[in-house]
Amino acid sequence: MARTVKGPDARRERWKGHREQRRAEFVEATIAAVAKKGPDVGMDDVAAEAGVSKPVLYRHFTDKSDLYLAVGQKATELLMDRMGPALAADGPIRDRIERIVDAYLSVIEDNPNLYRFVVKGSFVDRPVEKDVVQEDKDLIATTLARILGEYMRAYEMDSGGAEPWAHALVGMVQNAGDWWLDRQTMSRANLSSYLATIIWHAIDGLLRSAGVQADPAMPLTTPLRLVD
Amino acid sequence: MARTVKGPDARRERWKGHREQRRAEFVEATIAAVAKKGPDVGMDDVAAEAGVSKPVLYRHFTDKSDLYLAVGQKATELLMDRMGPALAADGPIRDRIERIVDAYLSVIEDNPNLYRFVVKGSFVDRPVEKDVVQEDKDLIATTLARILGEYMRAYEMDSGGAEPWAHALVGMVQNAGDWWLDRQTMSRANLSSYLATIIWHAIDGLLRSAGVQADPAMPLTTPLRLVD
DNA sequence: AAGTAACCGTTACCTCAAGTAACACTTACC
DNA sequence: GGTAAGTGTTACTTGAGGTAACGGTTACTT
Repeated sequence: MARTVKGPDARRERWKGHREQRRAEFVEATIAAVAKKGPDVGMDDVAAEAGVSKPVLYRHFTDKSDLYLAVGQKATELLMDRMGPALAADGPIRDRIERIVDAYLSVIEDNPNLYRFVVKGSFVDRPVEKDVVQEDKDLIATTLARILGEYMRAYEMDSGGAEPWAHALVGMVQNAGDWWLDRQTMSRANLSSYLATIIWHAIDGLLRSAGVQADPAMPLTTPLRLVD
Repeated sequence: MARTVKGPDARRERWKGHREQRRAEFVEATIAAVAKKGPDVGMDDVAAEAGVSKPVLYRHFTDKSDLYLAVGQKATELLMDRMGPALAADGPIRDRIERIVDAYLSVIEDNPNLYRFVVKGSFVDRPVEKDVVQEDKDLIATTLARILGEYMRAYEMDSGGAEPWAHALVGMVQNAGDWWLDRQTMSRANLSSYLATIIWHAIDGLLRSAGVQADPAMPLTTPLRLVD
């Protein structure tokens, strides 16, 4: 018997953490470069910003769209870190709505350049196969649909329309957010409250038309998680 | 006095109409090429589709983004041709809402490829200075803000929030439309009615909270035009 | 101690699509 | 007949994404 069981060469494992850290580093460099030189930076710019030459970049990212995707995932992280708790939080429905909306607005307020960069997506030339923005929206919409469905069922209504509802809500908040981000003519708190009011009224109206008298302070017992 | 007043050389005027027609022709070719080869066609493809070589294309469009813009304007035209009447139409508010929503949905239903091409905007590499989609959305939102403002004033309410409202509505309908366009799980009429119900309830709720008893059948007298 | 698998990094190149130069032909106004 | 607009072509330049080929460093393996 020649050798013991072929354990994986430790040299292969040694860098596992390092590689990830390096990728994160380049993602940060991209964000910084975008902040400096606008959204149409090139790979050379990013490499320069990271203090490195292009081929190094390509050791860590297969191509431009891979880098874009990584930036998108970073942004998703920032978003979900705040949206998650807001979506999962229990409590009176009217408060939940406002908290969710405000969580979203706070993220784009704190990272306007990153937000625009990711959403515009003009960094990648060819259409990218994995649409980060769409995925995020879908994830949030799915979660919302569950909340809405549960709420409707709590009042013994048909919850069938929860899905279009959820997508409508997502688009509504996003577009209002875009508008607000460009010309900041009102405070974030004001807009959150305003949007929450609209949303609550729409829900309330649906319930009324189903013959239910809703209570904006009614708490829902089941907390919801963001992902299955 | 050597000669009469220097009339413009007729040779310069002779082509005026022709040039426009030619541009339109290339716009159509672009749309056709996109339908055939997907959204990431090149200028060569477009030229080939038009049965012509690249430099000819560049005699009519300064660059790729100019062509994209022209396609966008064509799409705007299609959109406004249906949205305009719907926005301008007089009548009970609930019906107006549904008609506006349905007008929008009918356009994207009839031209899904064109719609996606223009909205995605991956045809242009560098970010284009004039954002057709944003302009359309702003135009519609502005018009909506006027309708809402007028409606609110009719009930003697403060019409200050009409603008965020309008942008929220635009985003709502667009995103719900996108969702519907991808997985067509319900009829257009159903979705229109559904969205209109949501919107109406939201408006109604606002009015209620202002102590007004609204009537969904109340007509507004002033018809509104799309542009100033 | 020697070998090697992973990384570090560079300069110089390839490729492909956008956009241009240069050239030749056609039409109809002057 | 001259000329200002258009018709069109092939062959080129340019710029950014992406790669080849080279050499150095670290630390695990034998």
